Amino acid sequence: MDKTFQPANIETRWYEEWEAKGYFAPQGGEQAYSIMIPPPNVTGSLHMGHGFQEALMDALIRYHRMSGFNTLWQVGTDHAGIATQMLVERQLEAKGTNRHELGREKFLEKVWEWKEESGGTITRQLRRLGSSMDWSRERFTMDDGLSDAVQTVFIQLYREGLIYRGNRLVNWDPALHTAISDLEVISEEEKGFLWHFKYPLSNGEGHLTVATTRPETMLGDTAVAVHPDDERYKHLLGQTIELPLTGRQIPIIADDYVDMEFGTGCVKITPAHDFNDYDMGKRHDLPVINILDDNAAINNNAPEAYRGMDRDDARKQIVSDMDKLGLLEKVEDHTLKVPRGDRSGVVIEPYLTMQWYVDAKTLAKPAIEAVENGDIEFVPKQWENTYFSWMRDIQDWCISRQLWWGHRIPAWYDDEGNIYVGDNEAEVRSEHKLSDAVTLKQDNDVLDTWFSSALWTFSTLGWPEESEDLAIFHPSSVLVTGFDIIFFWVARMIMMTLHFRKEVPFHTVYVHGLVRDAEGQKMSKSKGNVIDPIDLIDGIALEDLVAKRTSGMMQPRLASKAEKSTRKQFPDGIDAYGTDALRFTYYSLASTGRDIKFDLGRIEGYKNFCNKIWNAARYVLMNCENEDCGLTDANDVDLTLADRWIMSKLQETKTEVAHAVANYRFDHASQALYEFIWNEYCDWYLELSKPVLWDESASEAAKRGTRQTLIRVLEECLRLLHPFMPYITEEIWQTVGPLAGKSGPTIMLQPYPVCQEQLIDTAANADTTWLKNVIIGIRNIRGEMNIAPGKELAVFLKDGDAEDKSRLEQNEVFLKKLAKLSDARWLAQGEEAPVCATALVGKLEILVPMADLIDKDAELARLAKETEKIEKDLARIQGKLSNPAFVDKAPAAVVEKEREKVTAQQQALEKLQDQAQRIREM
RNA sequence: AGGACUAUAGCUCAGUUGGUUAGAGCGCUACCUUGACAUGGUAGAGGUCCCCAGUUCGAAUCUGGGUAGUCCUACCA
Repeated sequence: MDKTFQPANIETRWYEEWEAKGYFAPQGGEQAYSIMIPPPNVTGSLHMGHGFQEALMDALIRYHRMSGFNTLWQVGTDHAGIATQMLVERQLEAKGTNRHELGREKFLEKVWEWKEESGGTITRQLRRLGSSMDWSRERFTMDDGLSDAVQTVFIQLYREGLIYRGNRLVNWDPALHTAISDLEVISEEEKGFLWHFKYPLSNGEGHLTVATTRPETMLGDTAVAVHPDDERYKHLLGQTIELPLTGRQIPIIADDYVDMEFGTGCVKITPAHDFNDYDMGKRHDLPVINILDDNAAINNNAPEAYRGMDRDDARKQIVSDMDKLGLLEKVEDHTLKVPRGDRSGVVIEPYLTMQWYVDAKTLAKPAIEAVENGDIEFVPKQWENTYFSWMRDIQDWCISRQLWWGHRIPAWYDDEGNIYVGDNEAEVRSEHKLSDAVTLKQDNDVLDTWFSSALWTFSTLGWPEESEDLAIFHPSSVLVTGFDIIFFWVARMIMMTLHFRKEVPFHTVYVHGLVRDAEGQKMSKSKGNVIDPIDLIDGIALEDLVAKRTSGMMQPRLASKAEKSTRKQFPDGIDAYGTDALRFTYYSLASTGRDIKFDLGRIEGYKNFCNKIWNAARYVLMNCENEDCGLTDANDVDLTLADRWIMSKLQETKTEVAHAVANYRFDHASQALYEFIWNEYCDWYLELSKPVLWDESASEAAKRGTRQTLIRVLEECLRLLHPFMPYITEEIWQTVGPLAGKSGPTIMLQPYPVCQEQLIDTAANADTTWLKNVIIGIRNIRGEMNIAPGKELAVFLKDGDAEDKSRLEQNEVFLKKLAKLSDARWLAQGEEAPVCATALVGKLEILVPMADLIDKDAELARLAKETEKIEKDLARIQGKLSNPAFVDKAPAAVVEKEREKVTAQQQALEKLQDQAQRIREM
């Protein structure tokens, strides 16, 4: 074995072997356990957030696989309609062409080509992370099978009246030329202006002043509204306004939507370009005048002067024209929420178009009930509220997208505008008995990507066929996801699955936090602060990282900012930490919080942990290989206190890990393992094994016992750790497993350790605590008194009880070795010890003679520090006990405990004071 | 505007049903190349548990109010 752990040498090798041997496939077993991967964008790449999520799922999967479940991790990707189409369009643009020149069919070929070309990135990354998904079942949302599912669902929902077509205002992305759903619109505050326009009354008797943030929409105004109770304007109701620049006469109407307090209390109403105005328009039967085209330029419904102008130019022109007419009253600075497309980043227009909708309200009802009645449970629980609040006020879902990349809507239209929905044109014709003379045209649009991913849990398993996989693995066990897609995906999956399967898609939704950078910023490509998990595994030089982060950035200003912060945050680039360290870091950060700040210090620490494990294994192998480890009954085996204690601690650790995993507290699981392996097994047990193994006089049976314990505990630790650190555990287990009497080709398929109650040994725990405290007491004196670590000490023991005596007797070897003692002798009755430094363990006094190594002042200072601590504690406890209310009302056990503390602390205090006195008298 | 979450050591974070001497890792200080590991060992320093009030014998923990920050939903032209 190498002296240090070198992850790069082993990771790929093991992954290839696991995959080749088919270990990732379900292995049978009575109970099924399945997780459906949230499908990443097929042409994208994994970032730290994905890495985190995959690590969590893999831990669950490996844990349950080892625990004997019939375990399936369903893998796959989605086609990410808008994102992918945008990317390919950009590529075409670079070549000086576009999709319209290419035509639909050719364009789609290009997209498929791009998918083939870039699709490997994600799967490569998943493999590097050690994710044990069943690759033989990989699915893609645009596969034939999944496309069938999409089509079946669409047709059935249409026939049930749960999908309909409607002409309404949608969120229109003028750059991508498609409608998008409410969820794909991000509204953020931006600085803008509030323009105040005078709208003259038609009768020439003055004007009303309206305020607007979007002057260009005035061309589509069809009314001015005031509040019905507004005394200022009551007399004007029913009159009309002469809308400037258009010459149109529009009414003054009353509607209590208007806020009297805001601005002048008069609102211009543009039903075609504002959601609220649209509703108001319906209430008042106002005409709807659309003044924009698909590009959000002014169309022919507007006065000629503005036609063809881009919306921004039109805005400037209108403001200037109004000003010239003397109708611009004032302009104020104003911050407003600007809706932008989450993909394109351009300002979204409310725009009147014909689109397809899902009746979400109907589907939501059972989906709400499923969470209310506990069929689906969110972890942490509070996310259920987020889910409810959205579901109870859900809007119909616009599912058509004016794109080419996606599932084409299976609807045909004849020349009269009749709609025929069916599997294909031929079927539609025969079903509706349409003659060949009728021309049919298929809908040009495709479905929202989320429409297909909403079917993910069952479409991946073969639906609409009633496959055996469906019967076994559906509903899935748990969905692991971020809270940012509860609405996008989780809710829609629940709705669709309940409707089509009459069962839930998963029993539990485990909602994890979002990974942020060290400054708490959300990681995003546009900010240039993303980290590719592979770069943490393999490491990356600073210059490469800077290049990676700034390449392809649209705004040079942001690029230089990204470069600056990258250089500051990673002055030396990123070290190679290996997959296991990265994964363990993820687990340690997976608490219930919403934000996870990724700190390099943590991963560094866990890299060291890997090395610690590696070296512990080296030590164990050095001592156990080619030795009798007591695995057969042939020879007697004696177990020392240390052996019994570490086995007992191991059982406690198993319980802790199981409990933590059951509650999705991976931070607790990882901490329990770290704590046990480093602070108990390495720091204490390995040290305690040395006196036995290296002591000539120790019995063979005792040595066998120690070797047996060394190897067994290590082997169990490896299995316990495997779901979290797959590579290092497999590598070491290959040698350690057989030595511990285990056989099998891989640790992956070994049983996960469970607590063996009979090995919990409270007496051994107590004895070991005592032993540790004695050793720590002596070490403390060494440290504080600056006694060289190598110098052997002869100590005296005083005042102990029978238990102290027997404990010392049984553990003298351990004590001498770990505290570096040449001797430990009880003071005889009445025997005066020389002047000593003192450590207390309960009533037992440990005396380190000060002769010739003394620093009188140092010891006095040390005693003073101890004394002060105890005095403070004592004062606190005595205060409590002198309070009659406490003594009366607190449980007797609590009071008793406090009393015992007082006694113990008083005794300790006396001893320390005695000690100080003696030293002062020296 | 409504709602949620967060506030604990210099940093990143744990802290179960109220009773601990409030913990871990990193960082820091001192000492140590002892036969698994210097990616290490030993010892140590470091906290007004955001503030105020309340409940209680007892509050980091429960209640109310406040401050700061983050996020979600809705939206005022």
